[in-house]
Amino acid sequence: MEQKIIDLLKRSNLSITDSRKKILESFFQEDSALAHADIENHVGEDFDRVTIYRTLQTFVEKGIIHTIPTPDNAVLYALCKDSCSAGHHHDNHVHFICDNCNKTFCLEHVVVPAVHMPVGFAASQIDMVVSGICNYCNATT
Amino acid sequence: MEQKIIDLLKRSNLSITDSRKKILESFFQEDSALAHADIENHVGEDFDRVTIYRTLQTFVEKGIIHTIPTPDNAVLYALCKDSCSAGHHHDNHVHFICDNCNKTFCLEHVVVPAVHMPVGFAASQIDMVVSGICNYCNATT
DNA sequence: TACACTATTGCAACTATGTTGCAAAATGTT
DNA sequence: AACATTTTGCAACATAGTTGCAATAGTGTA
Repeated sequence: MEQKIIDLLKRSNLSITDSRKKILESFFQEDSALAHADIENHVGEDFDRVTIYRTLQTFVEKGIIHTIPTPDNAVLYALCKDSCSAGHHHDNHVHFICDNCNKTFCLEHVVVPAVHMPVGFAASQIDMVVSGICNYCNATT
Repeated sequence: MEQKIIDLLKRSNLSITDSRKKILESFFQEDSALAHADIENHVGEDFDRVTIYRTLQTFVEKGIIHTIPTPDNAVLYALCKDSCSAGHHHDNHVHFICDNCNKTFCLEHVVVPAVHMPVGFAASQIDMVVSGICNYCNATT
């Protein structure tokens, strides 16, 4: 784990700091997307609020994490797959928000379907967010 | 215009107040979606910030407007079509954000396409937000 | 390992955004 | 017009996010 995180930071040309290691750790421990508040709860005792904001910004810029738009307009972050490079995210997968457990997942294998645009409109990016009940919640009820 | 707005408010079982009329007017004047800040600029001199928040909440509850999730997590509101009833929005159309003029439009005639969910996941709502260049900007450049 | 250079962090202060309780004013009803 | 009910504005608060700057930690080099 420790080594995996250090490698990822080095690959992204980022210096290895305690806050970056700890915050990345949170993402690897959770399989779902995290809000700023989640991270603050996780590592907030050790680091300043501002540091967390700046670290997340840096990670987004470097293509380590990506943001997820949600219907209730909370900012969520999730790990990018290796195919993401700095400044160029390939997160063209569908995001899923569970109405029951409230967790948000990247459905890595579900690609956003094409849509036919009206004349005059040129699409460059498509975000698709599905909500409903996730597989964990469906299995346990 | 005045009469159209009054009818809409009556139909929604809302009392006719100056703030509601003025805020609805903003929506009818603009063909694109509005952020809270836009509305505040438009009618802010006449009404309190809090009143605008509460009026927008009321309109959403009554199915007069709906919120649009955006990739940068700003809250946008747009008029619902007549088919929307209180508490039950039929906004299953695609939303478009122009990277040039930054306006957001409801593509009323573009229906969100179906996606195949992985086993265990049950979808109840799908939001699709497309960004790119809108027809106005494409036409004038 | 020590040094110097650069990047990162924490603090304080600030802006923006959104919410709540309550008294005053406006609306709808009779 | 008078009453009951909503709605509004104010004040105060809560949360989210940003900026400048001095102190600290990390990195590359000798």
